[in-house]
Parts: sequence; C-alpha cells; structure tokens
Amino acid sequence: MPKSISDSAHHRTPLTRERVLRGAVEIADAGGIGSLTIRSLAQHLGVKPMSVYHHVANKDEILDGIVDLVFTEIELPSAGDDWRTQMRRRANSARLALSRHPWAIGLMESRTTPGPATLRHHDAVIGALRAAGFTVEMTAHAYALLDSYTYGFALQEAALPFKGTETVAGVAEPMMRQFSAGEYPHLVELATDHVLRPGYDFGNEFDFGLDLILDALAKSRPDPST
Amino acid sequence: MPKSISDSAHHRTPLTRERVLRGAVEIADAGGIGSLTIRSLAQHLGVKPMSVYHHVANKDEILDGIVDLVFTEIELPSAGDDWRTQMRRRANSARLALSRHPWAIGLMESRTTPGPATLRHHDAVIGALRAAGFTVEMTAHAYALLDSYTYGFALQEAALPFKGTETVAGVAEPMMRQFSAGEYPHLVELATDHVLRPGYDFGNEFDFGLDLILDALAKSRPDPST
DNA sequence: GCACCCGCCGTACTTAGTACGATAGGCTAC
DNA sequence: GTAGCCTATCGTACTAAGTACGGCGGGTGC
Repeated sequence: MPKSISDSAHHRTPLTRERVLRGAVEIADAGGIGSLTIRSLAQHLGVKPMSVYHHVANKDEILDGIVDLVFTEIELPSAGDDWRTQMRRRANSARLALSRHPWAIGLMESRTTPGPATLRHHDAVIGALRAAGFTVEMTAHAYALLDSYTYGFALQEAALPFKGTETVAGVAEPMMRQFSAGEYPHLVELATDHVLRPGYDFGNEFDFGLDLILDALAKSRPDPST
Repeated sequence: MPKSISDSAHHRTPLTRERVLRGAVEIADAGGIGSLTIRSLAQHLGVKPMSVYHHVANKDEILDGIVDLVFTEIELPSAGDDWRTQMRRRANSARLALSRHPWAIGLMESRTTPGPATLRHHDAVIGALRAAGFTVEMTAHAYALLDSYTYGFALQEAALPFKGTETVAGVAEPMMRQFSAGEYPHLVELATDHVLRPGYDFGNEFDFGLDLILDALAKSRPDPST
C-alpha cells in the first residue's frame, strides 16, 4: 500500500537481492573486486553490514551473482541475423561487457556454478549455431573456439599495464626505455614500431581474430552459401 | 627455553624468495588461491608468519611472483622447429601449465605488472613469429589471437563445473536432469548428444581451434610455402 | 673477542566475514 | 483495537588474515 511520499525519508527503498547485487557490481566497477567487502557494500547501500545477509547467504553468493549479472549484459543472438552477424555481435557485446567489468574474468575462474543468465546465454548461442546448420560436434568446436577467443581477449585487455586508450605511449614509454638494454628485443620492436605508434588501439585487434575465426568456421558448415 | 643442542632442527634450509614463491604455488595448487595466506604459507615452510616478509614486500608481490613462476613452466619456441610447430607446442605447453595452476588465470586479470619470465616468454614468441616471416603488424595480430585463444581456453577449462577427465557424466548427469524441464534445450542437446558421450574430453577441443587458427594465419604470411 | 648485521620471530593493531540473537515496525487474527 | 507475530534490519563480538614495529640470537668481519 503506497501512501506517503515521505515514505522514502524514513524508509529507504527496501533492500533486495537485486539491489545488493547491483550495488556490488558498482563497487567492483569503481574500485576493483578487492574493494568489494560486505562493509563497503553495506555502506554503499545505506545499510549496516549484517543487513545484506538477509538477501544473500554469504559473500560467495554475491560473487556468483555478479558474474551472472554481467552475463545479463551480453547481447543474445537475434533471430533475424545470419549466423556470422549473430556471432560477431555476441562476441563484441561480450568483450565490451567484460571490459566494463574486468573483475568478472578473474571471478569466472573460481566460480564453477553458472547462474541462470549464464546458462541462458550459452543456450542461446548454441542454439544459433545449430540453427545455422552446424552439426552438434561442430557446434561444440565452434563454441569452445569463439568463447575461448572472446574471454581470452578480454583477459588480455584487462591485464594490459594501462587502462585507457591513448595512454599507451605515456605508460609504456618509460617501461620500454628500461628494456632498451636489450633483454627483450622483439618486445621492444613490436612496441616501438607498432603498438606505441599514434593511432594504435589494442581493442581493434579483436576484429582481426574474430573475422579470421568466423571465416574459417564458415568453411566447415555443410552449406557454405552464407 | 631450550637453547640446547638440537640445533639441527633450528638449521632448516634458509628461507629465500625462491622458496617462498615455490611454497606459495604448492599451497595454491593444493587448495586454491583462497587457501594461500601468509600464515598457511609460513606453516608450510616451517616458519613463522612474519618471517616471509623478509623475502617479499607483501602478499601482492607473492601473487605477482607466482604468476611469473607459472610462465617459467611454459615451453619457449625452440629454434629448430618451423613456426607452426613452435606455436603449437608453445600453446599446448601454456594450456597445460595453466591447467596445472588454474588460479593463475584469475590472478592474471588483476596483476598488471608482468615479471621477467612473462616478458621473456612474450619476447620469445614474438621473436619466433618475426623469424617466421610475419610482418610486425601481422605478428601483433597473430600473437593477440593465439594468446587470447590459449588463455581463454584455459579459463574455460578452469571454469568447468568438474575437475577430472572422465567424471563429466557423473557430475553433469543430475545437472542435466534438472534442466530437462526445457529451459535450456540446446545446452541439453549438446550435452546429451555429445559432451556426455563416453570418450568426450573437453581438452581435445583445444587442438581443433588451434589448428584452425594456425591454418588461417599461415595464409597471411608473405611466403606461404611452409 | 667484539660489535654488528641479518634473518627470524612475538606481539599487536586493523580490516573483513559472519554467527547469534535482539529489535522495531507493521500486519494478522480476533 | 490490541496482542502477538513476522521480517528486515541491526549491535555485538568472535575469528581469520595482512602486516607494522621492534626484539633477539647467532654467525661474520675485523
């Protein structure tokens, strides 16, 4: 029964599992997964620590929950498109979601109980591949390949020694100078001749590999017309 | 206070940074990265907690160190082989190292300061690609692609809801039954028709994608003779 | 033989997860 | 309406973990 507007003054919007998980994502986004503590989360939610335990069993459940929340953000294949477009959009969407929430990659390794959004996601992609005419076996191959590439790329992006886009040179320059001694000549060559050049953006590498993979997969379809 | 004769007990092999890191790897291997604490590590080394701080600055340095130790285990390309063999061996070796130490994948996301073994590894692989005739730009493409795939595959292996090889059916069977309701039809199809079949081993998927990638990369070399 | 240094350790402070039970404010049944 | 109850929130407190700070003992250089 909604009555008074001043309801919120006395009663902040009630806590829910949903709000707990969203708050956890916000904290992890802002300060890394290390800054996500029950206490920091409670404070962010305007609540005392023990209150969150009425909506989740323990911190592990929060971690499982936010990983699943990230999967929520990944675009599912839409029926209208051809399979390559579906896969490309899905992969890009996944990569972007993981780069918005880099901590999710690290969590995936330890959380072995996928949530509903994760399962729904897997199911949709597998379904799209099957619908595109891939055999069950080829679907397994293709899915493992596409997912590995996507997650792995996101992992590398997260592990880059810098965060933004253009800062590459600024951060890598001194690092390179240190290596000039000659310990890592090929690394230095690649960096100075390519990566540190003005318009380079590691994120663009993603499309190269993705196209290469999709092209190669296309050849293994029964009907290579599309 | 027995300042006594039994000095032999007191004379354990002296602690070193090396021994600290190796001990840390052993603990993480045995019980997961979560079980690696300064105290557990000290006990494992037969020493008191504060002693380890004479060899590492803090726990973060330990984490950086053990990631680098894992890279130590990855086979570097050997000059004799042709580039595809080099890349294949390197990728397989990396995958195996990461599956021996799955916690390393999760750590890679948060540790953005690569150690010497990591740098040496990158340098060697880049050097092998350059020596194989790839342009600088193609080397960047190829390396991002191969590494992404390798790490991503290892990540998926680590995230599998089971550990061993043959246990797949045993663990997945009940899970599947729960899904039979029809929420994830394609996932169920893939599982029952393929993954849960007797000789299936997810690890074998690795070679499929790796060969596909290497084949495609070969076409982009200036001299596609080898 | 002595002072010094280095590697090890005891103590203790701080932060984090969370068990246990209390409480408050509304809601149900009479 | 009112007694009791239910549920979301909270207070307290215990445990585990990272680590600052200073002490100590034994081996070394002179």
